[in-house]
Amino acid sequence: MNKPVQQRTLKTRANLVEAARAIVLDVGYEGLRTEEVVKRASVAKGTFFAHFADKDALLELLIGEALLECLDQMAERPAPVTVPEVVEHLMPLIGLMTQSRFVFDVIVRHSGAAVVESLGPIAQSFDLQYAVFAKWFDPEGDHPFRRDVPPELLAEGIQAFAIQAMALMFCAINSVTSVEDRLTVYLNAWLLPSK
Amino acid sequence: MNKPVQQRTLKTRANLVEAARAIVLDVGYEGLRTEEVVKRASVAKGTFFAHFADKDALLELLIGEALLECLDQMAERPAPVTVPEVVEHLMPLIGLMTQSRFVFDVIVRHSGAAVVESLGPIAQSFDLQYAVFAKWFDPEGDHPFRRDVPPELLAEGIQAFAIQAMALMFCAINSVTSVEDRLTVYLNAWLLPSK
DNA sequence: AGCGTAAATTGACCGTGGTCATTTATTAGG
DNA sequence: CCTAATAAATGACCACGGTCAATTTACGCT
Repeated sequence: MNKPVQQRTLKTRANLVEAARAIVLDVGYEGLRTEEVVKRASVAKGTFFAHFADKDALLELLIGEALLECLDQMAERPAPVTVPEVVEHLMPLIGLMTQSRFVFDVIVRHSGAAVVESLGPIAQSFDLQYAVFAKWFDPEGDHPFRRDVPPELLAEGIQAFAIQAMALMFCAINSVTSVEDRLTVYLNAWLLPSK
Repeated sequence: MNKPVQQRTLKTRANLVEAARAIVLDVGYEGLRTEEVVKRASVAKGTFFAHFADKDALLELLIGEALLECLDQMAERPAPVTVPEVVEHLMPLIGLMTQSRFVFDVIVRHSGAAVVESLGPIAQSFDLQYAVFAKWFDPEGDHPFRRDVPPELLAEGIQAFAIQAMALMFCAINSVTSVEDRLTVYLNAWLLPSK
């Protein structure tokens, strides 16, 4: 088993992904059709499904890599030390996730890995988020946030409130308030409780 | 415009919904096929789509009415006065929402009303949830929960954390911890911060 | 080089959600 | 009652994701 995977396979897969990226640039994630992908990649329909379990798996790959890239940049910044700074740090990620209702739904669907082995790129990015956020609340660090619960729990709360704020953003009734404002209210209560 | 809607219409719609309910009992929400619905209701395919915008709208109706019923029972109980009691009060709702990944996804998709006029039954149930939860934290009431933020905000937090706990439940990696336990940790930190 | 085997690819085919021009039923007006 | 106008129902049809038996290609071995 020195060469279990052929060069050809890698090339075909790369073609498919590249074709898909081009299509997304044209018509967005929502307008992506598998038939168009295989046409541009010059392969048969069946080949697509030999490489991806389903269309969602391709979407996850494309969206996931955008999320991971965004998180890498986020991780490089110095930790925020006020709630507005936390919100500001989150905004690029939120912008990505809420670029459309369709994208948001894909992300939510894949945010938890359904299978233990090989978590997809979106689930990965949520793991990474968790790690990045948790670092902001290092008990040794110099920040004003609550210290009665572990940093990991604060990180989970941020994920929960961010999802909530984004979900409400797509809700016509509640869209009078901006995501930033809503999130600021949530995080003030979560990170700086005065009991 | 004394009679804008005919009797026939109501009957047809009722037939469709009844047929759908029967199918769900047989094969669950996930196994529901529009073709089977119209067959059992003895109408044409097109008629279905004259009554429901799409299949999702029917699913929303069916799942939404179950949620609303559950909330009605929840509203009748005396308010919980400890975090474990809060979790226990939430469990019937959580059980409904997590009966399957498919149902959970439908609910999340519809939890925010996309259009102002006529919010669907699932979005309605989220509004009702909000109201029911908020009542638990009445500033005049005798409860040990934090009072530094308005009850409505505490209610929103419960929604956010409940969704988070449920989403993680479907995630293989995290399913070692039960929803109750996870939610208890979240709500202790949210409702009883010791700063 | 030639051969056998396993991996990769193919494309006709299917299931199912959703559409729409046409047909049928209902109602209001004379 | 008949007729015109409107609402409802019909079903052939389409779009698109996904399948799979058959075919082609690549690779290790002698």
